[in-house]
Amino acid sequence: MRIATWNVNGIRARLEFVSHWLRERQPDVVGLQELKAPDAEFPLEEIEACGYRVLGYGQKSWNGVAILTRGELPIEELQRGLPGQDDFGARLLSARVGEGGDAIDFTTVYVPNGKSTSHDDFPKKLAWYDDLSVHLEGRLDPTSPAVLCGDFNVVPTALDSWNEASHEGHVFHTDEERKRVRRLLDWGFSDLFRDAHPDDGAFSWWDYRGGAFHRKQGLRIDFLLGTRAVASRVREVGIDRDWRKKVEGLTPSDHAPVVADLEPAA
DNA sequence: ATGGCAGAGATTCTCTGA
Repeated sequence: MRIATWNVNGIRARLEFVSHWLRERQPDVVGLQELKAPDAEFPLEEIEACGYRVLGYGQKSWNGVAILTRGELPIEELQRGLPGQDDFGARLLSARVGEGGDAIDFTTVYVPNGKSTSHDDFPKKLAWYDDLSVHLEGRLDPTSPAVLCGDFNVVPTALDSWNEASHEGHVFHTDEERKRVRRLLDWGFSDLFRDAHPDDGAFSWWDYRGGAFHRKQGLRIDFLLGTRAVASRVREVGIDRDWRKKVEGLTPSDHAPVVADLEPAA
């Protein structure tokens, strides 16, 4: 089973690009973030034509998340929105994907950006993280198969930033934010990419401006987290860096997909 | 210190992103 997460930066603007990727990479379960479209404007027929079922949670202009499953893989909504955090927009969606012993509790999130450490949104971002942990710890069991993926808007360690020295203590690079990611890991999630590649300074986001991608000026802020029942099945995990480049003249997202291949459940 | 790209949405600009 192939699982993936991708901040697409606008599902309508990225439709053709995303369709190419789905057809070429054929992931079985995908968490998408930053749809930037209300549910009625989601290009449902086009994504279904790529061979996917769609569970979407969007809103006007910003935010928005979705979970796609390939072919006949069942998908059933479990949670729409992070309880108590409605004011921050459509940023969390959970579904049970697969069936029987193969089912996975799959959650995708688009964590608030925070803007800067002095901005009002920064403490609100930390509170959003606290509510996320409270919610998941209440709903999930660390011994059962679960995935938490998405755009976490935090650089967990110095290795995940192109320039920790100049950004340390600034937004994405603070101890307060890193403590929130640590809580998720301490509860029972593993960072699938980092576990497989402990020393690889790889990124999942590059600024559109100033040729950041080609200058290798990026951040690793998009993660596939899995409980032990998922992490123990990982065969291969990587970042689809080539999909941050133009494809057939189409503009890419500023994020690359993160993809993991899992062995069949025992 | 600033802008640099890109998308969306209400009007040729603002806001947000990270």
